[in-house]
Amino acid sequence: MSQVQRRRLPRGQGARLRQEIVEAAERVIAASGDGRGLTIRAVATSAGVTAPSIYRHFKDKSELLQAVVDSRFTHFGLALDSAVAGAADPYDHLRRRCQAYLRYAHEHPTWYRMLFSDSTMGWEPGIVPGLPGFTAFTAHLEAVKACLEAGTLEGPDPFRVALLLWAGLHGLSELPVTKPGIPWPPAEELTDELLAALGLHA
Amino acid sequence: MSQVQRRRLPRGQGARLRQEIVEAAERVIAASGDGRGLTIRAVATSAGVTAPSIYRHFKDKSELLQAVVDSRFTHFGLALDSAVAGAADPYDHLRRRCQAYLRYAHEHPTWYRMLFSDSTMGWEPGIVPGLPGFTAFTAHLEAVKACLEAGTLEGPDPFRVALLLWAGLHGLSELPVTKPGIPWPPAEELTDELLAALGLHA
DNA sequence: TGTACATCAGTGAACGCGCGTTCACTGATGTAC
DNA sequence: TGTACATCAGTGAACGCGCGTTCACTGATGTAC
Repeated sequence: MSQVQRRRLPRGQGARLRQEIVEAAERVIAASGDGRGLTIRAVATSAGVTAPSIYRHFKDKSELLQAVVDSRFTHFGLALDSAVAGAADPYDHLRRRCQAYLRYAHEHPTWYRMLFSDSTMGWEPGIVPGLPGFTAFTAHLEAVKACLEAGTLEGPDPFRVALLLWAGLHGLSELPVTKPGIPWPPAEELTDELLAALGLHA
Repeated sequence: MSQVQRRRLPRGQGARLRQEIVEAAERVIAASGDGRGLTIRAVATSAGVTAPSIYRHFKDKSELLQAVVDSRFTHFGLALDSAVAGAADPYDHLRRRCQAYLRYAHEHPTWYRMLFSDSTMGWEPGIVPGLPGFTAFTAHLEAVKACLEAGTLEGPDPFRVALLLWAGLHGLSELPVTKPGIPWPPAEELTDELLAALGLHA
């Protein structure tokens, strides 16, 4: 009765296992090649625990999936940001970002599809700052803006140019995978041609 | 013993039910919003038969799914071809095809995703003539070629321009769906800007 | 024309499976006193 | 320092479900003679 209810110190194990479960979920998805291949039981096996213990850390399967998407979006943003280190000028900066975008899609097709091609993963209507995906888009837009301003002061709307460039990058990321019967030229070359066509150059 | 084994005339019922099963499968997929939502039992219910009778017409579930994809690819090709009737010139022809492409993606997002974004539906390596998807790509390439030739005799490689245009159309078809948080301008306007940027004009 | 029978599309019941999730529990951890 | 006990991460068993697929069957159709 007289005992004061006190919060106990976190033991650390909980957070650690949560992270291990997310990593196990990433392995399961990577092995199945599709976000739909995620099963609680497979995650539990891969993490070396039993299925019910997942529920100590995630309300249900969709919450676990969301944690994986968040993790992968952060990973994607870091890949692009780290690619621009040492860029010579705004054009070089933008170009490196685009090449890194394609490289990510090529090296991680499953994650790319989950982040950009699965409508159940879409950002909520109304731009939500703070999401990794929003940050990445903002950086993309700024890179386009800087490149256009370095060229001409008057010119096309950077927002629209950024969207067209993004659309092209998305197609170049996905279509060679889904339509391998087409003899696609190297994506790097097509990216340079796309940048030039959109008036983005040094 | 003396009886001659003779092929019986088809009764017609078989082919009719096969078609009804494909249409039921299309309804099931449309209702679930994803090709993975296809189940034999749901198809059977929607077609008004029992599940085992599906197997009289399709070896297994994947064969049924392939039949749906073939049907939808034909549908897609027809939508684009019928859009160019009455085009004034090569540019108008190409522009109508592009607008029809986006319209199809917008009106039938589930089919669009199955045809262009699902790697399990990809054309086999090595271009395979005769597939509806191949026909549609050839028509697209020819439309780009005609448009470039009408402009200048010397110029960029039509094949590469066609791929860049396709990539852009794919992005404009899919990203507004998966990323509705971005205030996308009308796809028609962006398409015209893309065509102009790629040097495709009247 | 009549009848026996081969054909064959569709049925009803069942199979084994993997799934998400729930439940009562166990046993180690760490705290109150 | 010792001990009773609250906490809590993880377990083992089980649930109900929908799935793809198989099987022996039924009963209408249409042909051979």
